[in-house]
Amino acid sequence: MIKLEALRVFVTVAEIGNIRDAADRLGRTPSAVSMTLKQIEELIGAPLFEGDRKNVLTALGRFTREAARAQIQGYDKLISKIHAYAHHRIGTLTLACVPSVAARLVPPLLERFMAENPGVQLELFDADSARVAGLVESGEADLGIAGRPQVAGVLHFRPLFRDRFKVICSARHPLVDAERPVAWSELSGATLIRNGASESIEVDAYRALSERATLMARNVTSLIAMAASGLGVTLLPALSTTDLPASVRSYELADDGIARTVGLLERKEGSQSPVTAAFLDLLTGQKGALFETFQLEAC
Amino acid sequence: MIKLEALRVFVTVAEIGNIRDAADRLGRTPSAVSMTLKQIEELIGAPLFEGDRKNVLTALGRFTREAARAQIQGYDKLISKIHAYAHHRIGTLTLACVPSVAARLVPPLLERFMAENPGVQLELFDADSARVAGLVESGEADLGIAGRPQVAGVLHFRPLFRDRFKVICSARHPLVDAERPVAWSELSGATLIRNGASESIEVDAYRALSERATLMARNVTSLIAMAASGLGVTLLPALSTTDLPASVRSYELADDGIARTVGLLERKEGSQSPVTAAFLDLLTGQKGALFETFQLEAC
DNA sequence: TTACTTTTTCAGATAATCTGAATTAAGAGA
DNA sequence: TCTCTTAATTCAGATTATCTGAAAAAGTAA
Repeated sequence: MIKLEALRVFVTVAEIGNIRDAADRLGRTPSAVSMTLKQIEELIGAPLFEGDRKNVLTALGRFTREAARAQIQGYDKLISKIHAYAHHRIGTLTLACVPSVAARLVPPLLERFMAENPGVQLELFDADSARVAGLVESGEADLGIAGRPQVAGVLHFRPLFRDRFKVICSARHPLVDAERPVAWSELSGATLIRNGASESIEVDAYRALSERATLMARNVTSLIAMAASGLGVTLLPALSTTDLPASVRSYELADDGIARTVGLLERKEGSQSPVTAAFLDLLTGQKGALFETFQLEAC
Repeated sequence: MIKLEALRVFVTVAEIGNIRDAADRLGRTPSAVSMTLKQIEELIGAPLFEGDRKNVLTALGRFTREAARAQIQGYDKLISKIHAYAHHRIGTLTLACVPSVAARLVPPLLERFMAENPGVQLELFDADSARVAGLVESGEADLGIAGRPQVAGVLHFRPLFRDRFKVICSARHPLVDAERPVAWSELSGATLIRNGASESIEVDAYRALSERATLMARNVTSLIAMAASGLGVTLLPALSTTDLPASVRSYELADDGIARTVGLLERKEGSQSPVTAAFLDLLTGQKGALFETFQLEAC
């Protein structure tokens, strides 16, 4: 079987037109090159060159040169592509995150990640925790950042930080006069607007409010709009409450056990792609700085 | 540099899922295969397989398998294409011939040639001797079969046979009563229709006729139609006069020096393609039989 | 755990490829 | 035609890459 390396030698000689210079270029002696050419011709069973000097190709030689040149180029491209993939210079990364993470935590990471890994195709999904888990489980996303899933399934959850809930209310709401932080007792008379995140709170005082609640919003923007218009108060993780409009206020809860745990969601089997691994590396490295910026408790 | 053969080993293992069977298929021992895989992973700098057993690929492994598989297929195809070309199972052959040769001599050759060389693309040009020479010289045709060119140029002419001229006239022409073969003297009173082939005749008796002639045709069909309608007589090489319509008669010339020499036209430099060489081989082999069929004098 | 299978490792064997010197061949100029 | 020069080939030995076979290690299944 003719080897690719032999064809590489042939193409070089065919292009340069003599063995001596081609041998130079290849870093071989002319005798080695000569023997390689002889071997190819023997394997093919027909001459590639016209006459003894290697400056005129036969028709077969011309055909072989063109075909082999293309093949060699393709091969070299493949090898560098494999290297690029292995060292996450190419590839795709699909992230699925809960909106607050997608909006606050991810952008500063992505900026740096894209600078360090140009050529990586990025896709960012925005969904509630349950859907994030689904996206990662189905393989649609390589990585998820969301609350702890109810059912573990084939997923692996790695806690990142605790995100304490805050009370959101209209700037005209009676709570505005309250001492901070807010105790459950101060909320007992309030109307709650339920939301996806707060529903995971498993405290009696919250349950009582939730049972009386008649409004629910899944989208943070509409939730805040409702609170702003005085329809009630709502509980949101701190990360979702940065950059609030002036029409609403946010207060800490006195009960510091009220928080959601946000973490990484990965498939257990089947490894991460190099790009995913690179993103995780970056995340781990930046964790401290990020958590400080957003005042989150690592865990 | 990762070798193609190493990738071949990897793809086999990746597809079969274990080293032992892959080694079997490759005709190697498991240890050789194991070492090759290790070498590739070292060269890439990242693992291709998940865990110790070789049945789960990493993302890099899957990427590499797919890319390498395509490359290997392409390479194998290339090698067999080179072999096919070398042994003239593929390629193109462009022939340029004078019409009589194209119509009589070539068809029986082509029939056999195409049967022996399936996959060869054939092209047949039909032109007068001067144009045939031009086509071969410019490289548009690989091979020409025509009369001896006036100017040799870079072309090489190899005589094949002598084709004697015959006299063509209407079935109602006075010559019909003449003794055969026809002497120049019998034609002295006739009107000549000139044609491309006969113009190469360099005999005084012909010159005299030619000077008085007012009609000329380049196309054999129209030439014969003119002769049939009694417009005059014409001189055509024997090979052009097989299968004449009933409306005309053909007679040999008494002067047996009157003939065109038909031969092969090749470019001197730059060798024939394998297909061209194969056609020449066939032609040389069949020459005897062909010349007998058409009663031609070899030379 | 034990029995079994698969993979890896290692040293030596084998095969492929390379080098350097000698030889042969080709082309240029007298 | 005969040299001179340069290029290419050949050959033997050296070098390197790759392979094998045995032993060790690492999994798997009962």
